[in-house]
Amino acid sequence: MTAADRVYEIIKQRILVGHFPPDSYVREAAIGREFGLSRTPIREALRRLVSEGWADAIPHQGARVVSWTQRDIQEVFELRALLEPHVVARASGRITGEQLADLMTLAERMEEVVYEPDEAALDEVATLNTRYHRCLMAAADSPRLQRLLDAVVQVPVTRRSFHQYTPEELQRSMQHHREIIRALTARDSDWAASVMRAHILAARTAHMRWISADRFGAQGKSSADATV
Amino acid sequence: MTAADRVYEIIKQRILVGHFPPDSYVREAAIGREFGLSRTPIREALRRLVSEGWADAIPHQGARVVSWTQRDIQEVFELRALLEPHVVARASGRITGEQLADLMTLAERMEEVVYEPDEAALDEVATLNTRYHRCLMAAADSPRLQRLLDAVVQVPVTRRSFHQYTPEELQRSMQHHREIIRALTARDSDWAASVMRAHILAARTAHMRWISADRFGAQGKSSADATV
DNA sequence: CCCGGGTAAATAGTATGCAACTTTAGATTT
DNA sequence: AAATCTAAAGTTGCATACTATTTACCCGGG
Repeated sequence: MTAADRVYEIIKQRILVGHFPPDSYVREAAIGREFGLSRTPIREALRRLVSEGWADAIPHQGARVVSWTQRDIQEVFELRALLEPHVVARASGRITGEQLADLMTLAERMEEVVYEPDEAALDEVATLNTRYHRCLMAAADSPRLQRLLDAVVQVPVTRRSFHQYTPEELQRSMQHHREIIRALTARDSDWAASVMRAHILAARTAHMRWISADRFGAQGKSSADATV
Repeated sequence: MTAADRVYEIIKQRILVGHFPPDSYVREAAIGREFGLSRTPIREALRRLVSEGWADAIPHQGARVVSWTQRDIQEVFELRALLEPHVVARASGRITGEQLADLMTLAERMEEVVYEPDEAALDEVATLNTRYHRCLMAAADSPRLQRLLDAVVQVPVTRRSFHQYTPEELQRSMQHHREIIRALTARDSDWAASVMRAHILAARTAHMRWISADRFGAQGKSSADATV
């Protein structure tokens, strides 16, 4: 693994975590000094982040971290609602018994920790949930589809979702996971796809409620382009 | 526009045209000598091409042009059949009268040249067709959806398609263009999406026939991973 | 006090040189 | 003769240095 690859991962994490806030610039020289590297590998990492949509490259000015508007998140959920049902539909004809068992394990572990009230538990649910979805992608066995979803989802959204779920929504989400496994076991692509679509649209509802209620209602900022 | 941007365009064109054949390596130093540039901007262009799926980066070895298998093309049509109907469905609620007029102009010009027997005419149809689809994308007004489709379609497929159409298929394709415009005028998203899906699936059929019949039938090469 | 121009500082874009890695060809050993 | 080790050539990965562009600040004029 090259230095540029490592720097890529680090900067990506920092953008995710908020260390590099939206609309801020990531300076090549500063990162280079920090890690004892020259600008060259940092530059390479930044260009990669730009091409994957984490930042915008402004000529002779640098890489500016993208700011997510409410509209962007609408788009993400809309595209996930389109793509992820397709994932499980493909998976229904290809998934192996082993993969089904893995999914079941993940679903059970999520249910074990989901009702613990602390935030760390919810973070673990988020991690398990990501693994669940990636397992489905693996079963779908379509590299391009994987690339597209990776390009779309970008996790800053997913990560926060669970923290806003009501207990009812959490329970429903866990139900969905089990139901999808059932549908896949039955090799019923329509069933699986329909549940997945419901799963995504439910997540969208929770997320939209979070945005409109908690964050921008009282700030007088136009919610149409409020950053999240 | 920087030197790296120009080099990016040039190498992309060369890959498209076949000047850099699949599985061959694009050497940084060679391109640099040719254009009187150092390896740095060439390197940047190559990494961009890699991240957009035109080549694979093999560490310490270079950028290898991707080879398209029949399975890859299946995937592309499958994803287009999913995404492009969504494009027109979105467009149906947003498209302006001006955009509808542009689409009609493009459809008419395609019909004018489509029956001329020479190959150059078919190339112009392909160009117009690309503009037609891009106009729909603009009307759909979803930057992320645009990014996804750009990542998927990559034109080497589309370009060759028309050359394999039978007269009947060409006529049907032109019909589709008109019917989509009609559906959009009527603001009927389901109608528009259905026609578009048919449009893509028809293209897939023609393309699959081309691959299985013309190119790999008599060569004893496994058609499952034959490069195109 | 505000506005425009010019200069300096900061930053990205590119060139060059060196280091590390991979591959290949040849020599050596079994 | 086959396999393995070795060395050399070629290529990428990274560091350093230079250039070009942009930006910010200061200064003078309105």
